[in-house]
Amino acid sequence: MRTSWADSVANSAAENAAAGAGSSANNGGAGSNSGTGRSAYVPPHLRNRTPSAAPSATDPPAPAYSAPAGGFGANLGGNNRWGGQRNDGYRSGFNSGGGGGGWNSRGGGWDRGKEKEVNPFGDDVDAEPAFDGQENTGINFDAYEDIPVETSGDNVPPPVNTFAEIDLGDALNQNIRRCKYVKPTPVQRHAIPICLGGRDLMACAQTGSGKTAAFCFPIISGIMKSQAVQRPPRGARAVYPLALILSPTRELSCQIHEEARKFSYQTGVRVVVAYGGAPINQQLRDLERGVDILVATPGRLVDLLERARVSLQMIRYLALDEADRMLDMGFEPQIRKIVEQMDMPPRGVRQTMLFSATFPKPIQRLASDFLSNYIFLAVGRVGSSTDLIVQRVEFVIEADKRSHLMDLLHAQRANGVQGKQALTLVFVETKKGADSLEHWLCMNGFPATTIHGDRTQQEREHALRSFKSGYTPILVATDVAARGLDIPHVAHVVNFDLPNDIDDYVHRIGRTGRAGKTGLATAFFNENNQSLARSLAELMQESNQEVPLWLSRYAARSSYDRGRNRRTGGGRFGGRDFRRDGSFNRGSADYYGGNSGGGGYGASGGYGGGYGTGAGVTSAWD
DNA sequence: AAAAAAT
Repeated sequence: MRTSWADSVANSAAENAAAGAGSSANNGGAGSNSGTGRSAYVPPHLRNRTPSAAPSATDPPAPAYSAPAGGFGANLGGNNRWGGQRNDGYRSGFNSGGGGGGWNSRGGGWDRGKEKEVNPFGDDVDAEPAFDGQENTGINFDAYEDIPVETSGDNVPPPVNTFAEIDLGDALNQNIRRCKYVKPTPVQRHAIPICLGGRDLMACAQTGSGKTAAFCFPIISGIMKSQAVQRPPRGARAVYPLALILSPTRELSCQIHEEARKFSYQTGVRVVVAYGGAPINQQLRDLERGVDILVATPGRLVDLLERARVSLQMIRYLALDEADRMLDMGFEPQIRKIVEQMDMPPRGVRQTMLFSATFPKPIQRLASDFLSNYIFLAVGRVGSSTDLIVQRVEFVIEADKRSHLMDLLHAQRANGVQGKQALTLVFVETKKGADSLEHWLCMNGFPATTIHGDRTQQEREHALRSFKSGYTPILVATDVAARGLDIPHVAHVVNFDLPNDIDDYVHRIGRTGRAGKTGLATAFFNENNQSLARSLAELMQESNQEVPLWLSRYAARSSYDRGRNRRTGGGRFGGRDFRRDGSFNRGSADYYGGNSGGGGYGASGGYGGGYGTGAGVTSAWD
């Protein structure tokens, strides 16, 4: 028992090395991108352009949004000006053909930010090597071609294979090199052209696969290339961001902000983060110094909007990270308020991008309110993430959980990797439970800390830092830490209390096994978790995990495993476009063959092995 | 029932 998982942790370094070597090899076979073949080929120089004439490589493209100076603000209220229905995948409103010369006009002559920009890379090197010569080799660098991709929607732009073939702009390209991104990940390959093409997008993809970059690059690039628009000088002290990125937790917003700042270094694009629990005055000062991209949690943003310190009039890009969470019961009203009831341009005028790993059909339906003629994109194979994660489920009654955890931790301590203790993330159900477990662990000599919503923001951030650094290699967390957080070196996720929703389980275990590394996830199951039995067993089975016989029995018995997980019941994880479901309103009966819509959405049966037996699991991705 | 998110 212990030895096997402990070994798997200990072996992970070696495996990772091997995996890395494997994935960098090029499988020469070109171009057979399953699932995207429907898109007509478009020559590179014609890709991702506005309908205005195709520019040559040296000819700057007409800025997609070259509104005449003052145009954005002056027209507020006059939605008809740019509200014209867009039915060709392009935004009718912003193509003021004659706009002229907006290209990179912000780059050199930009003079607003007078302070020296802090180098987020901590280096001073400006000269960077080219993309490993990739743009010249003519080799297909698609090392992911066996990853199933599903797209639906009209006129899906074809994927790209290298960053070099996308015209993101010099400054951004340089930052991409600094980040050591050699080639786009699968989700980037597909999502970036879609976003650059001005299309709305609903995307399912693993985190840790560059999801943040997939929406940040097009936003930054788009802002760089647009004419510097004049902010309306209007009343008060409102600021007018051009892009808004929302996420469900403060820590995730911070993380996105840090990433986005790296990407926009020396581009002239300014990124600001705003979230609760921190002094608002500093955030107000940050905003006043200028903001193009605002990263925020919903509550604080509503506050800023009500104080009229932020206006959404100029928003061209709206991105929701963890979009299914953002639209679930807890968040939906706030999101609707921000998106529909303030001054944000309507869908079809702004560009909207939704990203998540899991996308239950009912949430897709809700989400479609915010989208216009969108493309649905699912990248990855069922189990692609969890293949790297060894999942174990053990039957542990409540009274035994602590001593059982202690056993795991003892064994793990003996198995420290390279003198450093592997990080263990322990999920519990409640905030009180988190505190008391942390206390108990500390009393028993295990260096633990905790993160949950009852702690101050300072305490939360300190806990996260302490965990990341290895100073406190055990972190007890509620679901606040379940989504999106990228914490390197998490070797083991323990579901001390299982969640009620299989999607939450998927996100939780996805804190390990990231970026090609292996990980271990252990769950304590008992009779309180019967409602999860079925979906858990199915998820494990699809991820090629060993399902204990007793769990299968629970699964078979619990035919009432529908309530909470019902939404997942019909729908083959998040990886299916709900628009394929015949009349759009049947959440279940999503058998692989049974799609009547047909028409524009391509075959539904695709991807062979990937989409096994129906039912059950929403996603094997995170 | 719980967690998250404004003060």
